[in-house]
Amino acid sequence: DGFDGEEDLLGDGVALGTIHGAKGLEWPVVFLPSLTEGRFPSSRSGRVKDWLIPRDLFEAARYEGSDAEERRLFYVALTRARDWVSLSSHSKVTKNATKASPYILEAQALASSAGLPTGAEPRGIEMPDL
Amino acid sequence: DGFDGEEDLLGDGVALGTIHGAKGLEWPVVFLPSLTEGRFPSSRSGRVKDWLIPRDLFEAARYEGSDAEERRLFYVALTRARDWVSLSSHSKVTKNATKASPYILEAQALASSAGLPTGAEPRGIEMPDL
Amino acid sequence: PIDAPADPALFEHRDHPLLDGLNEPQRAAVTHAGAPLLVVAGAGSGKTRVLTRRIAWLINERKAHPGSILAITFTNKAAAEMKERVEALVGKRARIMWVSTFHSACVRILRKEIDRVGFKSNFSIYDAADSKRLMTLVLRDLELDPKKYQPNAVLHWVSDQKNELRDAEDAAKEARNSFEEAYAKAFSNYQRRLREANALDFDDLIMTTVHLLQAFPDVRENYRRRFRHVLVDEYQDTNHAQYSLIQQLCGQSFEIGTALEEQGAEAAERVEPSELMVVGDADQSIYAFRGADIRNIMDFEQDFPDATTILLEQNYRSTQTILTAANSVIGNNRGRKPKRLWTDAGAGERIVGYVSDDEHDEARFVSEEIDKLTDDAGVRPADVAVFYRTNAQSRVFEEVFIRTGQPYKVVGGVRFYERKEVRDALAYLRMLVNTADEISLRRVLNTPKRGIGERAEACIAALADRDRITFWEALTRAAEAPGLATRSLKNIEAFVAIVQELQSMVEADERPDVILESVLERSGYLTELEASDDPQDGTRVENLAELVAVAREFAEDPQPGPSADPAEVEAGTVAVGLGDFLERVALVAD
Amino acid sequence: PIDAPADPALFEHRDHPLLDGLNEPQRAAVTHAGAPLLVVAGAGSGKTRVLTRRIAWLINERKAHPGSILAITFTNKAAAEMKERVEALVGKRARIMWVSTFHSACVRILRKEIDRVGFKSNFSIYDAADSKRLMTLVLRDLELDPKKYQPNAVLHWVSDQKNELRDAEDAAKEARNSFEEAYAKAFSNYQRRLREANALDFDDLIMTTVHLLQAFPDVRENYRRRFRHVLVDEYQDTNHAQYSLIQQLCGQSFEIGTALEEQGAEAAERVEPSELMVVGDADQSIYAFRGADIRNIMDFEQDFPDATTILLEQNYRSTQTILTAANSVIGNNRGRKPKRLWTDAGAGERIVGYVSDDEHDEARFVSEEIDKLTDDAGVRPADVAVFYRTNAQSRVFEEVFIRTGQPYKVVGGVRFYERKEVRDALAYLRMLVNTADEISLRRVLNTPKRGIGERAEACIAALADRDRITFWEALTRAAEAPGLATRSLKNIEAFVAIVQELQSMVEADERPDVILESVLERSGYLTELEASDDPQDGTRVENLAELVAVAREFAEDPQPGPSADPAEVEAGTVAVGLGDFLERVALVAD
DNA sequence: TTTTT
DNA sequence: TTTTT
DNA sequence: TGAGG
Repeated sequence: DGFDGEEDLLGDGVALGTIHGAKGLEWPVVFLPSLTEGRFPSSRSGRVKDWLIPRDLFEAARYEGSDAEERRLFYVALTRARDWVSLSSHSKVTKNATKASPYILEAQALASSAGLPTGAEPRGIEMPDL
Repeated sequence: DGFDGEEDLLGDGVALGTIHGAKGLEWPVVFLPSLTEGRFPSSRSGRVKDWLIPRDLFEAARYEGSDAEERRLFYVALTRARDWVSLSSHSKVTKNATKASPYILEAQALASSAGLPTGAEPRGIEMPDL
Repeated sequence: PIDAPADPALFEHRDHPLLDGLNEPQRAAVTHAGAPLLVVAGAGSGKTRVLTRRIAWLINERKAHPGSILAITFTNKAAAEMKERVEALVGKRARIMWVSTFHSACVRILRKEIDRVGFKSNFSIYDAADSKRLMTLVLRDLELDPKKYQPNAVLHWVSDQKNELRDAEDAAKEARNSFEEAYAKAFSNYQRRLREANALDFDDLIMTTVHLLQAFPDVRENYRRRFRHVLVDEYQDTNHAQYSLIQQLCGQSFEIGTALEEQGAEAAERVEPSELMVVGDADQSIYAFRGADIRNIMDFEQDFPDATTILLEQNYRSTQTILTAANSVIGNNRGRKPKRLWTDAGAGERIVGYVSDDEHDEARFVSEEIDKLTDDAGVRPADVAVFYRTNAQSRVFEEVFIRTGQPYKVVGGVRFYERKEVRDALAYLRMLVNTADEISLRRVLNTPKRGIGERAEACIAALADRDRITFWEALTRAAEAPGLATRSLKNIEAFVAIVQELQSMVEADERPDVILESVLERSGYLTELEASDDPQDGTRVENLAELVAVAREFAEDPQPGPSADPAEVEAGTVAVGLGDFLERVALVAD
Repeated sequence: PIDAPADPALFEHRDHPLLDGLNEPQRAAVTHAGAPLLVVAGAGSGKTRVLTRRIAWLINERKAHPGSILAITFTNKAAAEMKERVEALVGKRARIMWVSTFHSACVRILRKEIDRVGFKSNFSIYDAADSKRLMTLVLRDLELDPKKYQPNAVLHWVSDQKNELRDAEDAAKEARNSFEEAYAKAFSNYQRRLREANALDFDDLIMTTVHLLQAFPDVRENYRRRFRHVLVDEYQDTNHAQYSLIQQLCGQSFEIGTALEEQGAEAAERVEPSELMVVGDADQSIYAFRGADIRNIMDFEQDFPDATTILLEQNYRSTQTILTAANSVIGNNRGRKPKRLWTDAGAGERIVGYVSDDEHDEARFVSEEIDKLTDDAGVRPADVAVFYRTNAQSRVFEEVFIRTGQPYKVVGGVRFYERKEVRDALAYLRMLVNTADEISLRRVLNTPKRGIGERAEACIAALADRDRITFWEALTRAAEAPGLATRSLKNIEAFVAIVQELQSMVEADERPDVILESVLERSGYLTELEASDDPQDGTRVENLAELVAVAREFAEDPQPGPSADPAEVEAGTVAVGLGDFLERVALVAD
């Protein structure tokens, strides 16, 4: 019953892409990996970039992104899914340990407060109308 | 029950390729198109090529191919199939009419002498162990 | 007014087929009449359905003429889908509607009116790559330090200026230090060279249209009279220029106009404002870095004090579990207007969480999960998507998918029309249609190599400068260029001869595919590629064959360019040619 | 002897698990002992099964030492599959068997013995593209008309000579006119330059091994003593050189030897001939144009008068209908030994015949048939194949499949290691391992552009010529080169410095991936690509990243090159380095 | 770092 | 025109 | 002054 989804245009096979590219589409099953601090939300957002242009030359804040924008991006990603979502992160980046993204923690907290288990072991599911 | 077939290595989707490249492999369903005089058997085979090297310099016949070699190639193509084969040709090449390959005629004649219909209308089939 | 108003029309039309299957706020949005309407459409809330039903409603119930409807989207895909769905509802009449992207709509207007601001109607449209090339030339001319002034950075700044409707003069006036002055100077030179090339970049398409509507009241009133209904999709993604364009077009503006506009408003007879509906979702605004201004949607009710707002919160896509998670994540944003998505489809599956060791483990986890889902739950691979923040993250998934033989498809990446050989071929065509297009002309001048080097190019440029003629005219008069080597002159004359021969084909209205094939043939471009010993050049030859095939398809079923007026197309009064082909290629990414 | 002989062993072993599920002729082939054996294996008759079971039988029942078994195939894929399946039958002992391609087996022998014929053991292996480049240089040196003497044509002729074991001297002796003399001269120069570059082309790998075994009886007897069982797959595809190689290795030769060989046979103690089994099918000989000589299999019984022949006619792949059609088509070939495939699987579906209007109609027909099969008969797309004669025919099917959204996969095409940037990177590595490799060295000398032009290159070449030193040595002594510009000298010295720095990494046994990354970095190759404005160069950067990834994978799990002796590998006595990586890349297409 | 034109 | 190394 | 056109 999707309205603006056109996943079948994408043909056969698992779709890989950026969240920006997924806007407006929908999939029954969505994986959101690398929800790792620094990756997503991007470590660049909210920080002062080493702009080639002096910062006071224009509204730098609007272009450096913000936590709110990153959060909207995550919201867009989540709402692409129809039936099933996986949120995952990893603890090491080659050698340096990373923390999980605040988003995954938040979503887990929320999910559990809504009666859902946290860190549930992945398992096979049944989907009504696939 | 194939022995040297490895079709699943080729992943998902219909396989397209030359007969040479198919040697040693097997598929449940095989299409052999363009069985058109001049295409297959190749019009170049059996003919005297305009060699850059004088013809008498070496055993030209061995390299120009021969009807026997083209026939073997067709044999290799046919024996790639497990359950189902389609032999087809076309009558026009852009503007010039072409005759069907002698192979398609032969195989049809043979098939019919073995109690099989010629020029059968294609239809859906059941395959035992797919 | 946050909830659906109890519109009496709703009761009258309760069983109308166009309202069938819609929920209450959706029906209210479809039937709303009068004041400006903001539909806040949460993800998966049936936004496109509301838009298409409303258009059908306007035509069938409110007897609006299809030609009086303007529906604006951001992508060609969205426009095509909307058009198709409306046509399914109201039939072929829908074809004369303007359903197009911001950029296509502006090109439509500009092709008709741009002569008023000193461009010719066959102007070229420069994409990002063309703009970059031009800016590189400009910065080189200005002898700016290429480390401190990089073309992309300057272009980004210029784009910001244009999105804010500031022209080079405004920017120069506001410059407060040498850095800003240099940027403004580059902006100004860049615009001058665009004008000389009779070309507009993507941002110009919007800005120039707005300036034109502001400066020429008769034009503005003409379009206002024409479009009685304006609908805008993805309103949260509009930038300031697009916001102004909408204001200009529907005459609902309350912003303080420029002196010129005030003047114009007095000079021309005022038309009743058009009906405006915008659809969007502030929570899905993710293009700020491209200039999208979330305030446009946040402040809609201030901009239009009599506005109505309808909230679509019922979701038809996801399970309640997913919506609860999404609501919670977005709920942490401050200053946001409250909205909670809900569904009656039930809780559904639990969200899976997993923390792995490193990226590779994580990719392996994803791959194994997909295997389980496809084996046990009847999920097809095409039902599955993996989304990440940056393109570079695809690699680790591609690796594991290749290893496990899992079919996959990377969405996005280098597009067909961004390939060098395709751009070269298109530059030939553009230069044939618009000889003023210096960027395209200089791009092909020595492509393939034909012995017209940097020095020769500079001599011609100097001649053009001296005699105040275009670069192309200077080429035709190369013999007069001081300092040009005889050998270079010979090569230039040969090039000019080829171009003139090709131009005569364009003038004779040859088919685009035939012209393109001649270009590739006569220019020696194909020959050079075919002689190459780099096997990747084989792909290039194939890409060019593909481009010829696209042109042939176009020639055999000539579709007017996106800017053609649908009404005129239906009437059959437009001639379709190479220009339309180029416009399609410029504005439609495919 | 065309049918399976009533071998008494068969009765003894009737219930042996290694014979389980085999038909009578298959069992006979597995258990056969003694005289040379030809297994004529029709398509789908279980040939690989017979080969693997026989190897297992030799080890388990006949107590052959795995190290005494040599199994030769044409492709790495076939070798890997055979090895894996034998290992499944007899366990890890199988790992020390030689199961390899003709070319890998020869490289193994050559790396140990080639110093006897004046090469160094770190010789480079030139593939088709390298050979072409070298031949181009040779023809240019000889100042032959490039229209009449095209590199590919000459190379094809040279390849024929080598496949017939004729060296340049033989060819020169047999030349009877100026044309033949020119070819022979090119052959001779080509070989001389290969030797100077310490390089062998693909055909040399076989020919040189045969010549070496012929010339050095002690070497020959050493390998004969080692390999007591020789098995050859796809025997119908062997060329004359490969045929001779087998004869040399198993000592079954009845052909008239050269004077040298006769001498050697007397000089060294004769070893009992090895057991030989060849498997093939004359009806599947389709590589004559590459030198494959069908007579090798046709005349097997003449070549080995005591030979046994076993015919595998039962087919386990196709329906009887398909087999009947196949039998009838091949039955028309004259001079062919009779063979009729049969199956007990039943007649199966009828063959579909269809004649369409043109190619596009035919492709549409195929596409529609596939739709029907997948919709109605539970066929998966991956179960379907479309085969044609020439690669160009793929286009029409790709078009229709793209249009209908039918997923497909073109098998074959430009391979990873044929890409220019990959070959450039590998040329750097090869030149580091083997500085004599002039082709690789000259390939990278000015790649990326570093101001060492044709003229400078010629000066260095002249110096090398004059002082009879290698090109690399001449580069290090560039200061002595007459006529070399100062600027060129400076650039050459910078290049030499970089190469020497990289060489020290190789000598220090750095990991291949680290060396490769340094090469890309220090050479400026990556920088050049990254600075390019052609978006396709992005793909090139990615391909190089992919190559680095391959090298890293290799470094983290170092596999000795295909030429490493499995026995020594098991014993852990081989050091794995950059050379192994290059060898793998040269001999394994992947 | 994300890129609907 | 086909291309296992 | 020599490499590249």
